[in-house]
Amino acid sequence: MRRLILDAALHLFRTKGYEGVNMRNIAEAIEYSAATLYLYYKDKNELYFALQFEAAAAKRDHLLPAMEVQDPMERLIEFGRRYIDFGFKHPDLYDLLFITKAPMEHIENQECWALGIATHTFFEETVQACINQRYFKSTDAATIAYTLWCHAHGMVSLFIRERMRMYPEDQRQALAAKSFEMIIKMAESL
Amino acid sequence: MRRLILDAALHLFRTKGYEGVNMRNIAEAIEYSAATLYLYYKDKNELYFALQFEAAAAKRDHLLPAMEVQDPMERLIEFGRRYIDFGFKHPDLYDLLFITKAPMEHIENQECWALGIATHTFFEETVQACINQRYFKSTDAATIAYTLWCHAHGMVSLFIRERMRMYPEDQRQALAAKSFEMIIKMAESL
DNA sequence: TTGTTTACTAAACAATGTTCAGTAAATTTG
DNA sequence: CAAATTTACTGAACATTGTTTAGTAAACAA
Repeated sequence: MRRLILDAALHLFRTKGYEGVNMRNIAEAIEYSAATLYLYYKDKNELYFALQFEAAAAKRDHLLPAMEVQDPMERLIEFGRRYIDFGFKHPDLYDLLFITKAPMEHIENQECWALGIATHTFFEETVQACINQRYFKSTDAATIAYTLWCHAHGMVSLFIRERMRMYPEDQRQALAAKSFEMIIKMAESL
Repeated sequence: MRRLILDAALHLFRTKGYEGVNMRNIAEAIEYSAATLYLYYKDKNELYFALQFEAAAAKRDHLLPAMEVQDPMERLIEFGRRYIDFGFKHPDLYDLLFITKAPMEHIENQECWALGIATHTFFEETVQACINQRYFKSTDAATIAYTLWCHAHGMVSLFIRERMRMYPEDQRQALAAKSFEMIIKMAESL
């Protein structure tokens, strides 16, 4: 039943976007009453938590190929490229994972947070591997990882939330691509 | 009258946060009925536009001292430092300016957008000045400015939207500070 | 057969954005 | 000045959405 609800909710998310999702909508989509949803999820926040898990899983799957790259520096780059690609391709899922305010109160207990932590840890380990192989001079893996994450997240979230309107619409993705190349160059001299 | 409404709305924003603002709240604060607000602002979006302008003005004032620094590189650094400082000190205003989805539909026509563009242009000009004085090897001012902006925005927005919970609470600001130092170092080799 | 649990729902409630019909004061007009 | 009109405002209502409640009907257990 939860599967049914989540699939419907996720489908609404991906088709009608963030705004297209409310309890009655979801219930309608699976031909149940809205009250039924509350038998399986305490409130909208809990449903959002579950959706976050779905989104986190989708993101992990999107990043998976990068995790298999052998050379740590190549892996790092591919990881970043795929992270950004995920954000641009699935704005609603990215939004849910990294921007939405709603369900962040007690997320530490949720399984989706564990998934996110795992990915983040893997990312930091990749940075550490780069350090070990002397790709960077700096040895502060945590700060390097955080810095790269901030840049990637900044790009995606400015794009998603429409703060790039000063750049012509058809050049936004290209600018992001150039910026990604730039941060790689910058990182090499870290 | 609009002044009255805006001041009340902004005050609610800063004290009770984003969630503490709704039409009845604002009306109550100025001792008018909710319907009155609709005589001065078409709908909530228009009121948000006006609030965005207030926030943009507050941000400009916060950045102003940086604009007077003579040396372009020092100016750039001070600009970044103050940008981030603004975000951390006024999360609700920053949120309204750079994260909130609500009032971005036709913002190009609004005066607050002009203010934002002006600041962004000034930022790009500062980058260009740095290029002219050979602080950077790269000559792509737009991409450099965008890259630095993404990093700063990424830091602030991950913080505001509570996505830094994997770092101990008392270390988040310090990590941001270290990351800022790091991006400066990285930029110097650009 | 009877009591209990399970799965579900219609209806209602509360909060919030928004509209509308009406009122009363101020202003203009004849 | 009286009448007409405009201005400033409001209470009440409507729509939407999250949420709760009381109840029903089927399945199951005693």
